[in-house]
Amino acid sequence: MLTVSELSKAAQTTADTIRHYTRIGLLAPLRDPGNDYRLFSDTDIKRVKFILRAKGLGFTLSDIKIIFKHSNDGQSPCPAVRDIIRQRIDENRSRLAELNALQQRMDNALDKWKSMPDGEPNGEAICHLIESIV
Amino acid sequence: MLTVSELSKAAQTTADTIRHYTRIGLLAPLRDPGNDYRLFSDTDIKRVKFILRAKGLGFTLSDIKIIFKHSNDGQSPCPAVRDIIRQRIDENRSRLAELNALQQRMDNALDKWKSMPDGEPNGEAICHLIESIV
DNA sequence: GATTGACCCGGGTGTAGCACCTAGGTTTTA
DNA sequence: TAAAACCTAGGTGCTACACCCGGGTCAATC
Repeated sequence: MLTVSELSKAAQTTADTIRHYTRIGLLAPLRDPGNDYRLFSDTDIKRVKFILRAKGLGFTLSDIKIIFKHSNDGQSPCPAVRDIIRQRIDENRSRLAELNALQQRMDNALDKWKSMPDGEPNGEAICHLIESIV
Repeated sequence: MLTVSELSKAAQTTADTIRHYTRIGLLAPLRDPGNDYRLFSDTDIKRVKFILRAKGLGFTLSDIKIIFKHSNDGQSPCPAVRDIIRQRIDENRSRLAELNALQQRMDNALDKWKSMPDGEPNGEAICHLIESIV
């Protein structure tokens, strides 16, 4: 049986992360009756490593919860996994588009501001740099 | 004087957003002594529009709070504005790099999985698709 | 005058994924 | 045996709101 920090080392993450996964139900350790410490099994090392790998592929923690549920219910999670990653890919594409657009706006602004002096407070404008952007 | 919803319409946002900005101190409306309703001035329309514009340039609400503070203290916020946007640009660049890398990993995974069958639960693996990714 | 519908209030919760904090228990070392 | 080092638990904080609740307010209609 492993304590929080032992598991965190075995799975290459932090103790806080282990506690977090336990709180949201991704891990369900036993408890030491004496001091209420969480007690993890060796399979929990696999589970945590699985979680970290899935996260690295863009799955959210609630996605992973669903995957675990399928798996616990004796169903193959693979069809769900394929579905979910397609969604995450779409979302990520949108997010990337947004952030690229933002990047452009920021770059444009900074460039435009190069030729503009700092404004002095005059009660009219809050910051004429920002207000100069459409 | 404007109520919450009147201001939200005038500045093209929602009443909840107005209340939020008030709660965090970005707006400081007067209060109707009779019913405690928030009472906004015409300048508040400008302030909200400013907030929305600044947000669109990547400034966070606390950045904007700082900008307002400079402005209220009779200092030009422009130097701070230039500094902050450079930070935000750097952060966004990192974020974009991360998301692009994620996108690649997701695309690669989905592609690899095309040639793999769904696994049946066997107590060994949780999902062999995910576990097949390095 | 009463009802109706639109508005307002404060305060609370939920979102993602932890990081950080505090108060206290345990183990190791000198 | 006492201090140092390390561990635990639960709670709070972060971003920018959206949504909900129970209840008060306001203007117009019947």
